[in-house]
Amino acid sequence: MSNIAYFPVRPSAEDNRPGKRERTKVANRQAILDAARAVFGELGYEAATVRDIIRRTGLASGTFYNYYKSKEEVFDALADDGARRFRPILRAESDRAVDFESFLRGAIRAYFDFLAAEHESWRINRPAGEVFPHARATPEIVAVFDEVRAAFAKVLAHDHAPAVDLDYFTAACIAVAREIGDKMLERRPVDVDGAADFAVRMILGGLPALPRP
Amino acid sequence: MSNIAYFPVRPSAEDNRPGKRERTKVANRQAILDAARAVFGELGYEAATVRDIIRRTGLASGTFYNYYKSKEEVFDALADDGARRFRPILRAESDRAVDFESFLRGAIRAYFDFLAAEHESWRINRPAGEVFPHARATPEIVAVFDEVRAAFAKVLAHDHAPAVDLDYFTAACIAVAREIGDKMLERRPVDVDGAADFAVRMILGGLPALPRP
DNA sequence: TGAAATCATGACGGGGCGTCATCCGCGCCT
DNA sequence: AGGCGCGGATGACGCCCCGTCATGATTTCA
Repeated sequence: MSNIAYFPVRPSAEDNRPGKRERTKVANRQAILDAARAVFGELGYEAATVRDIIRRTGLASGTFYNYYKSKEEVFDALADDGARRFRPILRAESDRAVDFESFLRGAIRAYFDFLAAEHESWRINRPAGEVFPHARATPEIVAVFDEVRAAFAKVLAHDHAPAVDLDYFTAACIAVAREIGDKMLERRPVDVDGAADFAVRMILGGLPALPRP
Repeated sequence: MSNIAYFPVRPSAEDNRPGKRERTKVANRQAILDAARAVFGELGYEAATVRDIIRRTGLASGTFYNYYKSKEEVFDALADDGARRFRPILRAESDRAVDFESFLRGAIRAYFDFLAAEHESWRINRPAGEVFPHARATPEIVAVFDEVRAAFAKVLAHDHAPAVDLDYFTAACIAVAREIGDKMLERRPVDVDGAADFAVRMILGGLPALPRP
């Protein structure tokens, strides 16, 4: 049995979980992410300190740096995580959509629902005037933008709609969605339907008026 | 002549400039602002350090803190300065405008011109992915937003346009202007006319489609 | 079981932060 | 003119955060 790959003996015979090294690694990474989310939520990004995050995990300072290089990097990981969870939702809307209107309505609705759901875990006690997750251009967030543009292109072509400046148009749509989404979260009660309706109508009305390059 | 207010003798008899104390005060404040602009331009906001700014002024560290409490506060002062310079331009557009379209076109054109002009003094060598002046809600910037909303209200009423959700609408318009403005600056050559046309048409088209509360 | 790989640990040097006791020179009075 | 008082410039200081690295503990694997 010398040429057979070796696996360590585990308490249970069928236990083929990864080894302990691997498990503590993911546990640590997760602990850091959780601590960071809590700290950013309580102190805000600017005020938060790598040490604050480290203290909350109970790990040694050196350990933190085995996983992330800086506060910025943890934050990006958190933002990336959000974008990664949103991406399949957006993809589903793109696949289902047959025309621009249905796609736009579905995507914005999905985004606002997502925002409202995430709201609780982020807006806790956050200092005013701060810039947050959406603002950074992490790889995963860039991917979401690209996907939106691609979906726009696909769906507009399907509609036989005249060409527009896709970069400007995508940027403008995302800007509207972000801003209306933010304002929506500040109102009580939070009215996802109303906000989505507003954003969709504004974009839908604007589209046919756009200059044709 | 005992009850006559005393003024120190100046080299020239008609020299009624403020005293040296006052002059060095404004000079220091200005020096800090200039140094900060340069440092933020070179290093970006995140990487910049209060010490970097101090070093560039040649002042002592304690002196800096006689004028501003933190890096954030200098930055806000810079942002406020921009907003303060833009405000009269916006005001002029508002006064001149007779309907929504003319106001919107004038205001966006003015904003984009302003952006392009400021571009040089800000974008120098700035690290990618950073959030900048527009993002912070300084008093003067908030005032600009309020002014935009007020102008919208005035001009829409003048048009006998049906009521809209002014907060959402203002926010959406500013978001579009910001985003298109940003994208405009990234293109070569910078095409203010094209960008302004795009933004204006998009908003103008969207307006009549909006839900009426 | 023992050697090697892996990784958590926390002390450390470096440096930025904001303060404060000190001192200087301008403004003001006689 | 001469001197005094005070606004404000100064920079050393103590504090804390930063990122690193030599060390040691634990896991992996033959």
